[in-house]
Amino acid sequence: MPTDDDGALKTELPTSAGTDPRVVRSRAALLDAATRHFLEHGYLGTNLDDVARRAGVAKRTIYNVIGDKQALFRAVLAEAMDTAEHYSSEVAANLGGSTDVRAELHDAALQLARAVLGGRVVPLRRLLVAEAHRFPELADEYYRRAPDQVMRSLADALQRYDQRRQLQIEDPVRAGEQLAFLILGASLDRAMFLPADTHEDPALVDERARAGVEVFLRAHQPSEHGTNRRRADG
Amino acid sequence: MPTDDDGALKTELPTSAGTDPRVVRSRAALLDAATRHFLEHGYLGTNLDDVARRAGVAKRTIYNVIGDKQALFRAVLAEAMDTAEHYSSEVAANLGGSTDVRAELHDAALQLARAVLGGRVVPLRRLLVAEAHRFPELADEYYRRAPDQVMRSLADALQRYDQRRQLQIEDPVRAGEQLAFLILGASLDRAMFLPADTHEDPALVDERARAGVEVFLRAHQPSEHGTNRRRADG
DNA sequence: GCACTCTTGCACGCTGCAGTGCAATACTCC
DNA sequence: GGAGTATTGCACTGCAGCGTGCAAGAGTGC
Repeated sequence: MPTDDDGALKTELPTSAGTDPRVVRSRAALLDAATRHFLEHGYLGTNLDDVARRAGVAKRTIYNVIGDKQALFRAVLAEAMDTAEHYSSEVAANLGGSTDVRAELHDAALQLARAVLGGRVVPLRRLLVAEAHRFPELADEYYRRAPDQVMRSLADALQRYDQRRQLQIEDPVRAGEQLAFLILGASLDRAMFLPADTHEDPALVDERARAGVEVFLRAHQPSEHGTNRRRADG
Repeated sequence: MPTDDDGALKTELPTSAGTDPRVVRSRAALLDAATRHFLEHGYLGTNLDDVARRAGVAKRTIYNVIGDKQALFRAVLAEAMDTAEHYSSEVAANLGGSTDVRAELHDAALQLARAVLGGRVVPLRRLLVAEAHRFPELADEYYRRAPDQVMRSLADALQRYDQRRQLQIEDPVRAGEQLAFLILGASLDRAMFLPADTHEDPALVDERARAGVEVFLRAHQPSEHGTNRRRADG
């Protein structure tokens, strides 16, 4: 699995096919500025004159290079979702390698909590939730590519732990959901409602993540005598 | 604490002080229509001509009776928050009376999950999250009056269980958060991203709530020998 | 250096929408 | 039934913002 250190690179393969460097530059500056504006003010609250000014580009260039407001919005979100998916998939990479379940889950939990609460994930979620009625397919796509993917990765890892008798997991998918929300449910929900500059103490986010893992482990400790009283699915 | 059965009554004490029935009628029709529009289209996406038409009222009446667009928005949210707070406080009412912890928590969990996933809570949360930057004090107020209140009620109940040695709870506040998100974290998060008409199967929501309570109980079962290795508060 | 392409600046049309003014009308209360 | 008050309809102002047209200028690749 490729773990490239160069975090700055963007997936420009399809977009920069027309290789005139002026187009590439304009497009990059526009996406950057538009991302900021859309994340901060929403779709309707963003106006293209401001975006163009912030990008250091003529408004006309938006229409030359990208298209209308909807196209710009979709381009911004395509890029943001690629990034989100990339970080989400990294969570899976660190799971299942070690035999120390507790350590592994704690590492993953902290990584996850910091990624979600630290970067642009919260504004991105705000934006998608806000525009879910206007762009339902985008909200749906994000959900599948980011949170759902993380939960599926957790479910896979939990299933492996169960098979190795390291944890007792009846329903891995359900357990994956529960673990995810034990780790960052409260932190994330709170962050969605509070203004971006009122950042909660990161130490508290970490602590919630750790505590969530601990609760999960306590609930899924394998029974010492090997008599797993598993019931049929309810 | 007063537990009035008349769920239909609204707090009209300050608003219907000017008792002309025409004003009361207009106000009610306007709030109803405006609630629908704001919940569905957001603040900027709502236009007052439509609201007036839907309310069966002249646009001018909005300005006579309530004020400008911001005032209308605040009035809508004040009412919605009162309702949300009311339902939230009902969760507390059913906690702590019985000695059957499992039954009590299951009841509360189902009640909570159905209230949050069933009614207008999800659209309301969408709206508040979307406008958190424009009306930060409203998002904050909602968070305190609804989700935070529910979590505090759960924390109180859990602390009482702990004192009666029915559960082993080290940090009631943290445990309250965890229980809340075990019950409805996944259902709620999913609902926020999917369009309103794509309702998830209510049976699945119920099942998640039940499973969440079960996991919580397993993690907090009091140790059989009474040797509670409690550590000092962190 | 030259042909080619993209960007720029600016003006413009157009639409949607918040908010106002006013005179006619309907309602309410006594 | 009459005085007082709220509502109505409608026209109107003002403005923000999307999207376009065009001709001049700047950058690009060879």
